[in-house]
Amino acid sequence: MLGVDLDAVRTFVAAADAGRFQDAAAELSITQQAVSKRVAGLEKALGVRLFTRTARGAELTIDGLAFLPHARDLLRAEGRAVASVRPGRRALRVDVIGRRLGPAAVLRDFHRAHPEVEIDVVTLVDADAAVDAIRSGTIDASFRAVTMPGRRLPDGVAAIRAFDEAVQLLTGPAHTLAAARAVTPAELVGHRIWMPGLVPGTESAAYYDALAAAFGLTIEITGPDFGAEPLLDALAGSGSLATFVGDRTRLVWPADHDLRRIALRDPEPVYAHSLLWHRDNPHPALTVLRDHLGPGRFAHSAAETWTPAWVQ
Amino acid sequence: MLGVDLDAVRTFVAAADAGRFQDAAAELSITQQAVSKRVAGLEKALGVRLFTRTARGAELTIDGLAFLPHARDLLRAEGRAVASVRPGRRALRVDVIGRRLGPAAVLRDFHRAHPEVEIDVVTLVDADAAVDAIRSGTIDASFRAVTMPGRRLPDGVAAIRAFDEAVQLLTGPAHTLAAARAVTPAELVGHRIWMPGLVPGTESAAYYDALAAAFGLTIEITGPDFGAEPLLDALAGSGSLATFVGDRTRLVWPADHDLRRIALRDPEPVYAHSLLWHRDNPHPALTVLRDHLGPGRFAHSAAETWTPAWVQ
DNA sequence: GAGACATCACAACTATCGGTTGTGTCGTTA
DNA sequence: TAACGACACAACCGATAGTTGTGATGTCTC
Repeated sequence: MLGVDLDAVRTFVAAADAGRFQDAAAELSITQQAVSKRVAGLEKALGVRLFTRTARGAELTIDGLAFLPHARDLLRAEGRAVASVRPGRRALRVDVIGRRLGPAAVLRDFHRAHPEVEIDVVTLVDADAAVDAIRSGTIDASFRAVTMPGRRLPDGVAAIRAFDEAVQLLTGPAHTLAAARAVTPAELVGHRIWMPGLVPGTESAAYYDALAAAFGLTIEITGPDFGAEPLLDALAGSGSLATFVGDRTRLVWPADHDLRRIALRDPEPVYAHSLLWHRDNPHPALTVLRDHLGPGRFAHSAAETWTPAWVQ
Repeated sequence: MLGVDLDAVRTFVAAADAGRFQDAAAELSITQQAVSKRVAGLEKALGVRLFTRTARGAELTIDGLAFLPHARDLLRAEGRAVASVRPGRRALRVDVIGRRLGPAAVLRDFHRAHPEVEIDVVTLVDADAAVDAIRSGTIDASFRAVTMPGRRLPDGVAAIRAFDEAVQLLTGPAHTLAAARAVTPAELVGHRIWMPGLVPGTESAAYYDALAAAFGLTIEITGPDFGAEPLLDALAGSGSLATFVGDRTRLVWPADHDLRRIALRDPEPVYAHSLLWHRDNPHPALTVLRDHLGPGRFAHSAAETWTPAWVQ
């Protein structure tokens, strides 16, 4: 056996917690000798001693102490792996557009509100892949902004407007608007808005195109997309560059950057994320998620908001 | 067998990657029949089909597709667990004071610079526990600010000043100093500095006591410490409250908080983190880490800095 | 459409493994 | 010093997981 025996790891953790092989044996419903054998086997496989055997039980060695958290990790990973396919009540497979973006934050909220629901977060390449995965049953739900002109959902795939995310302006400290608490979209006319990550043809591109058209803005998508960090670097050092970012997007930037999030008001542009699922999907947790996001529950409450005309 | 067989998981991943049981068998140096058996056993244990067998090989089912990333996670966790105790060249065990604080950031830098060095990050309760763990060999190194009056390191435990972290002021947007790029410590006289996390008797408490004494400041430590979030909440809403924070500390706050980091200058207070290790520890990676942090390499470069008198 | 060729599955066999029961060794405790 | 409690070792035995040999089934080529 090349690898590690998970039953031995489980036994090791039980023995470490109990402090005595006998108690671990009782807990696992095996004999003390079996525990001894399993631990000895694990020690042999790892090449280190994990316990020092005393007349009062078994104490962890230094290596055992170091191994213990990894052993727990391993068992947790096993639990998640099994849960991901457990027949009947497997984890709910939900696709999000990115783990740092608004939909992921809402999914975390849902997890906090319903910790009993196991969730398997995946990230597919684009909305087409997500819709296809829902149709085929690969995933149970997807957070996507699928409301764009020309898109028609396949039969059986349903969608609700799940939550609206306010769009904010992100600037460096030297930007002319950096000190403002809020600005109107109209005030951005003539400013340089840079969004190098936008891919033409996607929903977000369609959204920001519509936003730009509605208020006479110009959004630059020039230059290769190297991810968030170079963009944030550029913003931090520029007095004229800004970008749009969802208010629930988690950005992390170096401490010396001092970027500013500036709200947009009168009207407040909101980005409508939808929840997609298949009508025939019987997964019980799907109902819980839909109810949590129920229509209107997460609609944005600002007095005056803006969305593209095609969003119902 | 209650749990999952890691060899079966390994075989599953190999088969999924190869697309054919035969190739996976060749890679694992077993027969095709053994692969078939292992996969069948895993499928039986999980209660789901993972592959659809075709004449051209084996394709993942929906469940197999969902299980695959978890299977990889599981194998990665196994690798880390084994590495944590691998005799001779196990992972370097390093204690940091917290995973979001400056030392953890420096450790990430080190990991980027030396990706070949495996690191096992642990977090012990306090500096005494860290020193004890180094003395006994439980851990190989620790980032702590142990330079405080009255502390004497046990024989064999060595320390170098590893890196200096600049102290910044953190305020909400309504604070009277919020618009400043930098302030001097003297300008903070009379302002409310709140640090509910400080524990009397610790190094950081001694440091901030000394800082307050040196510049005539008052630091409040009243109120229970509920962690970072309530503190950040309080800062965001207050026009007079501020706190100190290391410039490499990663803070995450809600998007509507808009907190400001304000540099301190003339002089710039720096917090000296030390690296501790045991002179008898032969771990080769320890030398690499020490060389990376070598004396002076991470000393702060600002013209005028301040540290407590007891720091060499 | 038939045969060659690929795939994976099933069957029989066997060595090893992992559990049990019974016993031994060793340190602690009364 | 004897009783007790801890874990280890030994013998045994059924289950397991590998091997080789063969079968079933689908695909590709002519």
